Amino acid sequence: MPPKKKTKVDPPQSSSDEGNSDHSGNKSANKPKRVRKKSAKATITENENKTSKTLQNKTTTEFLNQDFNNVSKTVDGENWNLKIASWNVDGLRAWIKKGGLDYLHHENPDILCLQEIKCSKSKLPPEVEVPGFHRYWNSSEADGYAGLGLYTKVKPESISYGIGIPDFDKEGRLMIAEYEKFYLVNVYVPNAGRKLVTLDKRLQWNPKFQELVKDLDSKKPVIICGDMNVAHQEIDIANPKSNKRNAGFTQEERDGFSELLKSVSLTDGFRHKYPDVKGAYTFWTYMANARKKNIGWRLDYCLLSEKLSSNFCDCCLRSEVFGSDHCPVVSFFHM
Amino acid sequence: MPPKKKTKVDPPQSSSDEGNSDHSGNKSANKPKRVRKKSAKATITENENKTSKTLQNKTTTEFLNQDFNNVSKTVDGENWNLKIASWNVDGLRAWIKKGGLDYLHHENPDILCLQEIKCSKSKLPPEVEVPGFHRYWNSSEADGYAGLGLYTKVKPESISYGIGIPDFDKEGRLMIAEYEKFYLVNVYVPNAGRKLVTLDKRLQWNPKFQELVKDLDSKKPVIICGDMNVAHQEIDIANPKSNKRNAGFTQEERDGFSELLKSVSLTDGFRHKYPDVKGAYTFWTYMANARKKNIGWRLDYCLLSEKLSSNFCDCCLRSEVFGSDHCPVVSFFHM
DNA sequence: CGTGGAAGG
DNA sequence: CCTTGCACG
Repeated sequence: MPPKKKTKVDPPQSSSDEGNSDHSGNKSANKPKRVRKKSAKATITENENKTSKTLQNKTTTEFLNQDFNNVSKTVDGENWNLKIASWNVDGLRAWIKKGGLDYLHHENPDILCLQEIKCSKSKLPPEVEVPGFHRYWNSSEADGYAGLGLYTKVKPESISYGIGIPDFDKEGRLMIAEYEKFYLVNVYVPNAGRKLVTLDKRLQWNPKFQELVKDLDSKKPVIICGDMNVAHQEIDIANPKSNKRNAGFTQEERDGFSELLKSVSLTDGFRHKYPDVKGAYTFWTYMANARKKNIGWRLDYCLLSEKLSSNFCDCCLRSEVFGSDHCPVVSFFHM
Repeated sequence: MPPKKKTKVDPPQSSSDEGNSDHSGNKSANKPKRVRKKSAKATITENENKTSKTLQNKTTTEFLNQDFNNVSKTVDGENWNLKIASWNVDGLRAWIKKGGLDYLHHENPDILCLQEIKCSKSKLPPEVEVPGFHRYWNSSEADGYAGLGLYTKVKPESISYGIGIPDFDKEGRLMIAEYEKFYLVNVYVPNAGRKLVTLDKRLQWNPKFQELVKDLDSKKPVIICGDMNVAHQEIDIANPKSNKRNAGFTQEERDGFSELLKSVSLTDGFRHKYPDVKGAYTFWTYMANARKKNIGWRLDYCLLSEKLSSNFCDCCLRSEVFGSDHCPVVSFFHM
């Protein structure tokens, strides 16, 4: 460095950077808009050609420490012989990397309904192929948004897609698999959005969906699995008071759900079996360590035609299965 | 599962998914647009609450296996006493996570010029503060794009920002630090873009830059450090033939560089010292393992006024320092 | 907080 | 291939 005789070497200021306020160009420097909180949680492993990033939320499931079996029976004492699982995976590709398909193997359901795969058909990774299961997809037109998947051991008699409203159907929000004794509806109900910006659209879903289910139910009993994007009652959400004007717990959405159950005579499998159980949720925001603190919402359901009441055995929320901000919901039937 | 007496359980097809071609909505399913190749390179460490993602490119530097010292002298036999480093970091925040600041400590230059910090001032992480250095920033108005940083042990007599063309100056492409005996120009020359879409803009830079440097040079000698975004001669690029119509090696860009050196009487420090050394690059695309194969470009330079020829000792390309798709360029002077 | 895609390189 | 902001949840 050129030894500057006149100017003493100033110690740099310890807390602020020296700036370019005159014509630097960055006008917004003083009013931070949305500071990323992701920042510096990375650790570097010396001498290894990789970066390992510590995620804040738990992503791995201890499959061996939990029991995926079930000894439930119907009211008439019949053992279950049909297991249907449902999971909003919040991005199928990330979910696979976090071991999501291991869940399929450990749970070993007859049917697995997936929601929010966020993956167009052409981008499905090869691992989605699982021997022993037929696979069906209803991807969104918009890449990386919404979308459904279905794994099934028995090939359905038929599959159909969509609810009959183009705006919804191009998003991959509904598929119907017809089996011998029932219709299975795999559904991902639209979200009302931050600040309820899409509440109108959300509420357009309800009558059409109700009509569709009613129509199906007039032909064969119906089992609906999926993310209904609403916590039905106060018991279904950790903070009912503060969420009354938030997406997923507005009166309009809750009423729509009640109306659906009533008008088609559907049963909420989990709540039917466990009418008073509190703290039973299927979704926790990734933020603020909500899952660890069980600040959750019950948004994912198995609903069944009343005609299937005598076939219903149990419905479990797999809150110890990780890999998404939702957990799987598993239902047991004797058919 | 309902035992279906009539329908035999079909084995699922082994290679293709069963589809929704009728009214599924995903019209582009058969013509993949841009398939992510990142896909399934993740490894899951059981029982650890994190995901470790193996990056394809090397990101960690073995600082202890290399010598950041230098025994070069001026032509007159004087030892160097000023070290200036320059590095296009391709995203300051990612670079920091990859240990970029460790380089500052190991190299310990008097001045470090950074280019492409891709970070507005308000989003600079706290770690950028390094005791013993003054810091200056020239961030782009557009968040996450271009931008410069400067670390300096001695506080400059003055700092100025921009070249005098608003379109460039709002992008954080030039800063000038005035020291007692020279001007230091930290620069990130605009890229001509894929398919040369911004070649016109790129070429507008040259005359203005030349004029500015010439003007500075008339007052004090100049040292220019940064990413000139051009490989000057065939020796400065691994594949000259196939890149003649690609950004960074068009005749127009190369001629502009020649013209700059000639009109201001500047010396390309590295090439001056090593006129015949081949395979000496400062940039390798992340794609196709280019760096491992040394398929690179020399885009980063230290240029000096001819008046400083007797002060110049050496210029080194730190090709074994990782953390960006560019490597640092270090120059040694006796002042 | 985390997923996926877009622009830019 | 990799970084950044962005939309969405």
